[in-house]
Amino acid sequence: MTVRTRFAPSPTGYMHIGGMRTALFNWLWARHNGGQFILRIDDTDRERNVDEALGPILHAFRWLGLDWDEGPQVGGPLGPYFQSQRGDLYREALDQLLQSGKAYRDFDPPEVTQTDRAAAEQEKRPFLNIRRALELSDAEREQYLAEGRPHVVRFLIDRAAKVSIDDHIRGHVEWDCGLIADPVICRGDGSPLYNFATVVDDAQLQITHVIRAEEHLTNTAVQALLFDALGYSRPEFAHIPFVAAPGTKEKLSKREKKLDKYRKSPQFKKLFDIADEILPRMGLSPSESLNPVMVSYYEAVGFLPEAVLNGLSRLGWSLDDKTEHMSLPFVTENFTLDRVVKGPAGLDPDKLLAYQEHWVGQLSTDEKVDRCLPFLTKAGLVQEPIDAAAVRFVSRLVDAVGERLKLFSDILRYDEYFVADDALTYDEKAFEKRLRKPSEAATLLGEFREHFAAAERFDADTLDALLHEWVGQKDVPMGKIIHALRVATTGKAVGPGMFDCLALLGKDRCLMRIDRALERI
RNA sequence: GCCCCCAUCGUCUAGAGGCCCAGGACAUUGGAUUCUCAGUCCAAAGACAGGGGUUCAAAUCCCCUUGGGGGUACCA
Repeated sequence: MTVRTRFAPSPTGYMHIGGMRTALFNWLWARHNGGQFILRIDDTDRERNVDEALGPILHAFRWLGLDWDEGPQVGGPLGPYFQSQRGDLYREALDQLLQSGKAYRDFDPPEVTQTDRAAAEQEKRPFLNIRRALELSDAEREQYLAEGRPHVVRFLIDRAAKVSIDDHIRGHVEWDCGLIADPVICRGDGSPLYNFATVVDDAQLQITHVIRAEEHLTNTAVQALLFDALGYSRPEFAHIPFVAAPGTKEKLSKREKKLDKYRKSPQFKKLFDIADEILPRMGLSPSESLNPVMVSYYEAVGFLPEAVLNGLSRLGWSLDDKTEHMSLPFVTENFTLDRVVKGPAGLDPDKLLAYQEHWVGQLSTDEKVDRCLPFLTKAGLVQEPIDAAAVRFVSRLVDAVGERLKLFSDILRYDEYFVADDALTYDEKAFEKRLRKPSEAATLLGEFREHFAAAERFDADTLDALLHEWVGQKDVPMGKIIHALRVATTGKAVGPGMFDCLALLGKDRCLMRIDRALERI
């Protein structure tokens, strides 16, 4: 039997990182077994513009390289793949249940059910429906129906029974049906409820493995019963732990109140700060609309799909006691459900950043340049169309920056190489410390400038030799001149190797910058 | 209230009765390298929630307690 898994997002306009992890595990299981992965859209809420709200979700899948065999944009033999277009399927299943007496029309208005519920609560016993509709005579029922009395359809639970599943991750889980209220499967307006629709869909789409977050575990009792009642064979279940907020065991949430909390949490703050710093420079609004709960954040800020995938894979799953860095093909090859962890896994920004460092390190200069360029153009540091000289320059910069480049947006930290020489801004503290305060700084820098101006070649090695030679002659400690030189030419106290920086700028720009700094002292 | 799930270093995890006075990774701290920063290398510190059993032997099995989480909707 071919393994078929699915992920069923509602078109909310963004892809949740926790949802992405669930989707990934489904994809992984399907691919590991040479099966199919299906995308089904839960768009029962018709208020929204589905196309618009689905875009970012599909984009997130594409960005990470997770393809789907059936679903939106690719179709498939068992479609449609939008719940809003599957009404006939639900109606058919509903009729079947009604006809066989496994479901019933409940004419009690919501207030009555609510009162019943409150009474049960009051008496500290589990709520069970009173099933007044079952007492109705056929004639009464006909009459209610004829007069169009509003009603819902409830699934009739056999209170004497027990249900159990053998979950791939949780093991054997059993429920006493005597404690389960009859769930509404069809609303007053005729639309199906999740628990019902998902069963019909999973059966019709021939899903073999339902892999979803553990918050659905309780729902599974009703769903398993529904599969049985409809005569479908049950899929296998795997309830994976949910992704928790950094440093907590709580489900990662997108709710605004929570986001404010995350923003202040020591572990999560780092990611929010990156967004606040980077996004405005590229003309994007900061963390309000783009935050680390959403997959698009990671793309926007310059993460590598490989890093996010690696991080997501290790969130609730591990291969063994030491393998940390894993590519998608490698994880696919080795992914099994029995190695999924049971407890909730907190998203760890530091670890994600560490994965990013690893995967960026695997890239060639050209590949890094390709990824950095969009950031530079969006920030207006490189003009479009990008010419060959610009590419060459960025390439040299990327080489000089080396392992300092972690996120691709980090390239924006080196804007001093792109601004005009007379527009360079200085780190004032560094300027003070390295140029103004040391009494000999101006003199030394001035003298070195002349030596420098005479240089015939201007590559890093030559400059290195030049400075060392000069320092030796003058008997000046290296530290006296090199920091002054750095602040004068780059405006900053830190950066790549000094000689790489100088070579990158070239002689003319260096001289201009030194002169400007000298005047400014 | 009731039902269900979960519980190893700060974090992600290894561990399916002896290989564990618990291993790895990230983070942290110290040292080395260096013109700064980043990096790299070396080192340190750091956990089986508690209590009972079972067993020659328990992080691992059972029970209880505690803690956390989820569900209990005409949400998904």
